[in-house]
Amino acid sequence: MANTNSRSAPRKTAPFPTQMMSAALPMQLLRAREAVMQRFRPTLRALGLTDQQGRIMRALAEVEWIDMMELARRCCIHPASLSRIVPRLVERGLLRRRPDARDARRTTVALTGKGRATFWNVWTESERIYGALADELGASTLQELLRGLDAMIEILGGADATVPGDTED
Amino acid sequence: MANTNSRSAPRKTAPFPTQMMSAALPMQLLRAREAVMQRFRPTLRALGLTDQQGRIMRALAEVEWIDMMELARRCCIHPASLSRIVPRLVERGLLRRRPDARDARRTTVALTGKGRATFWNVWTESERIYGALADELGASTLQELLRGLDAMIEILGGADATVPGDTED
DNA sequence: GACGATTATTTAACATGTTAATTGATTGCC
DNA sequence: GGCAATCAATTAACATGTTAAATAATCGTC
Repeated sequence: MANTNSRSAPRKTAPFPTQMMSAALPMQLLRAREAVMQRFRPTLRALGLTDQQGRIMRALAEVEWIDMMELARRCCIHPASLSRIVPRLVERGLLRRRPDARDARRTTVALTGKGRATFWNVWTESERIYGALADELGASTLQELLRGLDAMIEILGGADATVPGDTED
Repeated sequence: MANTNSRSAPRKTAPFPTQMMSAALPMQLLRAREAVMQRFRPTLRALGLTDQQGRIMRALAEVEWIDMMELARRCCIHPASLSRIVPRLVERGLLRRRPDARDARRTTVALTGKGRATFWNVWTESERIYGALADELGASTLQELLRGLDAMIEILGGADATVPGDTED
């Protein structure tokens, strides 16, 4: 009974359809991601990492010495945000930096030994959690979902998600 | 050649498999949401609204006079964040507040006339954009994807996404 | 009907997202 | 070679996410 106008004439107070199609897709993507991340977050937090810091470590676990722009693309973090996050991780001894020899504008980043050790903990736990999650959802459902997402990203223009491979050097 | 160690022995410098399964799902959900939001954002920004402010307006366009907790659940925004955002929108004349008569702890919120007018602009544009988007993806692909997301949210525990209906009053 | 436990909202402190502007380096073209 | 346009990285200013703590009201129980 909180909604005082749910009696008869919704015309004046509620001029919008109760189901707005355009709301569903972004919202469900948000909810779905939240539901998944709730599983992974405790592991990250236990190691003192935020979601974003975890993405950065993961990206650097795959490829060493990439520049900030490439890193930003790979882990979906705005370059401006990276400029604040990376120095923090360097101070904590998880990352190290080094100027690019061929282009003095660029700075490249990599994990330290400590960084690799820390990420190893994240990673082993994450794979375990992902396995459990895949069991709950069912492998085929999961596969379908991932394919659907891939298709959507592809069609709507991955833009930065495309990841142009290497620095074409 | 930015990755100096891509020659022969990746053992010491890259102790992690290049494909980490646990990374794919959250990342693709993030990318997909970004891809979709890129379509809707210009409309919001043109009216001076952030993504979150848009979600709040939309939630309130469906149901009037809901309390902060319920609003937070419906638009997936942390109550602590709402406590900052809502007053801003009240100042801008888009929202109005009123204490709940039956529970003095609660504050309820609704759109103003100006708020409804503003959202009407967002909404008509959004539906148009969504239509175009559905065309690109194909109706069936979109349906499948939405069902997959629903299933995942359901199975992984929607938690707050469940939306317990009313304030059970 | 008083009291401890819970709940709704807010605030503070810090981390990140967003946008615009800045600085230094590189590129393309004359 | 010089210069305008572009680009990489950073910084500033503001909005939001996150966590913990504070406050006030309500509930459950006795």
